[in-house]
Amino acid sequence: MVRRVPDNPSLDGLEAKWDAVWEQNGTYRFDRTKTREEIFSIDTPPPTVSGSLHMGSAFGYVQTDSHARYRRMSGKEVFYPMGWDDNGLPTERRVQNYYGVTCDPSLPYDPDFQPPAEPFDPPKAISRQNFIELCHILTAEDEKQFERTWRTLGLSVDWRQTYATIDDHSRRTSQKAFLSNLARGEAYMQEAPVLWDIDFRSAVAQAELEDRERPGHTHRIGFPRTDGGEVVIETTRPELICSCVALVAHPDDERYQPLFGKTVKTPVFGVEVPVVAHPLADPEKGTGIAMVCTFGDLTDVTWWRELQLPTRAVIQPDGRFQTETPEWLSHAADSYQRVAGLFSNQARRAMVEMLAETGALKEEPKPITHPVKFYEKGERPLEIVTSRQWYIRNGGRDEALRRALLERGDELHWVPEFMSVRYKHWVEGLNGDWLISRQRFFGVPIPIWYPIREDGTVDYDNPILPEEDQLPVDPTTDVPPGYDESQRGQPGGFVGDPDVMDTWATSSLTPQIAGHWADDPDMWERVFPMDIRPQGPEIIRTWLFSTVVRSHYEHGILPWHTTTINGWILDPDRKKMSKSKGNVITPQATIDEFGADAVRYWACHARPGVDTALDMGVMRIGRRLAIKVLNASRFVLGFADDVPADAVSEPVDRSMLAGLVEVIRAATEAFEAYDYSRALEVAEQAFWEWTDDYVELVKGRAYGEGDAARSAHAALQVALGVFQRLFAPFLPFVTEEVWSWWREGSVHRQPWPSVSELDGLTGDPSVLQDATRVLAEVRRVKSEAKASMKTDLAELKVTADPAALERIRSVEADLLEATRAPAIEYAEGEFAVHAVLAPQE
RNA sequence: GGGCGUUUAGCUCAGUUGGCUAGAGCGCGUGCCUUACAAGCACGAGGCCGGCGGUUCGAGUCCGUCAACGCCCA
Repeated sequence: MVRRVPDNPSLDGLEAKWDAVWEQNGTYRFDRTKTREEIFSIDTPPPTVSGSLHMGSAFGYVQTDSHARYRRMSGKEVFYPMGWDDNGLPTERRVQNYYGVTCDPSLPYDPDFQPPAEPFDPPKAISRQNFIELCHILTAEDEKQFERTWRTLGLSVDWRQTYATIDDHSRRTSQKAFLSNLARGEAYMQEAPVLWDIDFRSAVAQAELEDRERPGHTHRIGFPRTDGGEVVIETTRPELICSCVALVAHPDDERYQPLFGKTVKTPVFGVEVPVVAHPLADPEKGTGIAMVCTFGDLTDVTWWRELQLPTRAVIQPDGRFQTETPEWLSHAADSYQRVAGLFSNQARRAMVEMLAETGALKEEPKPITHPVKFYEKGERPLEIVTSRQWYIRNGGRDEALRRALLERGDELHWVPEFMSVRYKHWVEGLNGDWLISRQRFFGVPIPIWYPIREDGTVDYDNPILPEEDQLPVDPTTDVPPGYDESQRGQPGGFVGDPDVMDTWATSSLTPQIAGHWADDPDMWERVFPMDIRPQGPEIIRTWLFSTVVRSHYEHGILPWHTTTINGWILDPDRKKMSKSKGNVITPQATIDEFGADAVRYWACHARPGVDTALDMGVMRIGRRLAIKVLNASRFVLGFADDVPADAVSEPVDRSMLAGLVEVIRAATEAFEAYDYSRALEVAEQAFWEWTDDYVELVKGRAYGEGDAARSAHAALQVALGVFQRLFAPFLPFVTEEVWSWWREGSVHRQPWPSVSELDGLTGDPSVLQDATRVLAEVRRVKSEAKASMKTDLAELKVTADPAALERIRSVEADLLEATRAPAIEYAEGEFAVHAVLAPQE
């Protein structure tokens, strides 16, 4: 083809130019006719689209993209879909703030409702259906923005293969998998105490918990014994005395052994409760004896369950103490009414007053700091509320299953290896099944209805299931098979489950969603199990683990062969980036400043799995590398049109290509081990040496004519073609640009450089190394004399062993030209170069 | 309290199974308009490889221990 080399090559505008071409040519489109063996499939994390991307997101995705591009060039058909995680609480919150609305499920749907231009102030209550519509509108906008950024970054995604975790296909897949779990008994419903966020009014799973240090007080409180005397307990939650069902001490604790089987009365309320023994009671803690309440913490739940204690809960889902006096306190209604309707912290103050009045408070409360459980997105401490919830078994209550899932973790290939311990520790530490129901609005509905008995009560034991071809369903608006809408909520009719699933209950199915498990068995067979799952370290316990669980159940195998875990991104001061600190830097701003290739260079410069600081210096280096690729390409392609590779005849040219063989070998080996950063480093170092030493050495000859010049031209072209492809996974824009100057088709669909393509073109690698040593010495002499590099030499003498002298002789003409020496004098001996500058005029 | 990771030049980081005087880039210094590139090129200075102890002929690399920083868990 005719070469088109611009006079002033530039990086500006390459992102937009090539993104459009790639889109038009379908460069990254997935060919689904390929077989499983020919395909490399990637289970990409769907980023949360509520809000804006930050550099941490770009970091991991670019690293993955370099893998994708390498595999594509290595001859694999790459299945590289992209999803958006838009269901769940983050979106709800964003919609509430963005439009100034709140969701009230009791309101009727308003078909004429329009999203406001300005947020409502004060917030307007809208129906669940209207709220969900707003969620869809806003996430669609966010998703467009995200796709734009990913395209600008050059992710080689097939943009026809996108999905959103709330779309019809994802909901169908998620509901189908849930029903499948239900049919096999892996999903179940249970009425049980759960951790509960009183602001979100929703149950919270173990994976969403976090401990926060909070100030509190310990209170010493006397419980009168029914046979006389008093027992003193210590508690941080005296307000729960009204819910006290027992006192508990360790079975071996001699102080309390005489009390076991006897009873005490709760202070203020005078409710008689037993003193019981349980090994979880810590003799070292407080007075060694504790009150059991329903429910103050998870240990209470354990005691309640294992000791079969009664339930006397007063905290409502809104966090307030119930207003009517519970029946077990009917004799002390006046006292209870002093805490009725209050939140825990208010009730605590009221209760302490009452305890002080009755003398049950044995000493002044002592201030302490202690860990308190919070929902990770919540603002007030979690309460424990009994409610009906759906669970998926995850080994937290079943040793055999736990072991099976631990074995899955061992089976998985982890990159880097040390990340596997995070999985192991999480699975070992599970203390209950996976709670998947959430009392929220924007999520995948639990696809279940319940019959209503003739007496108006709900029959939870005989759920009504949808037909598979009915999916996806919303039980609050859709009607179950065999019923009609008029029967909703009526005796003899039905009621829909109002809950939605945890976002992970859908995100755990990304292989099934992207691979079309639910509706396209042919596609599914070609991509599953997937080759890699790239992701961040912070979601091993959630996303990675739950995906393993679902695949273990549904398919009996791992969902992928390998997982690559990227490092954590820190701001330039090595602090965690967060919106609250105001130190978030967006990818778009960085791309605008340095160019996408430079940002990609930075991301791929970081070692796999290693925490990395945002470093503009590294981006500048990446930009310089990209510019160097432009200029070197311009130089090489400035010579004669294509010269056949077999024109390479000069020993130094063959020597250079021999060195390149080792570069290809090392880069390929690194990529095969998922070490993109090593592959980049190897190529980068070789490239700079190539331009600084080899190119400078042969430049003079290349400007000439004849066979020697043709040898240089051929060698330069072969090497340039190799370097352009070696850099393609990292610098997709500039490599595509320079490839287009002299080659047809996309560089990203070219074969990855192979050692065999240089067969017959290589020579002794030492020739170039020896010549470079001579050249370096001459440069040093000129530099030390503060002379220009084009200063003539009066004399150049090289001392070396006979074999090296022979090699240097073979490149003598190039050396004379590059050093500007009149002649080279050779002598045998220890390697040395003696150069004398010509007198300056 | 437990686990994982990190600690090498002023800064950001390489250093693969233990093996010659420990490397790169940035920054710094001295020079060079050299016809691909001054957004460049050449040359140079700069390091008890976090501390201590051990294994070894030999340790940045392996073992133990301590410390600092980061992350995760309780």
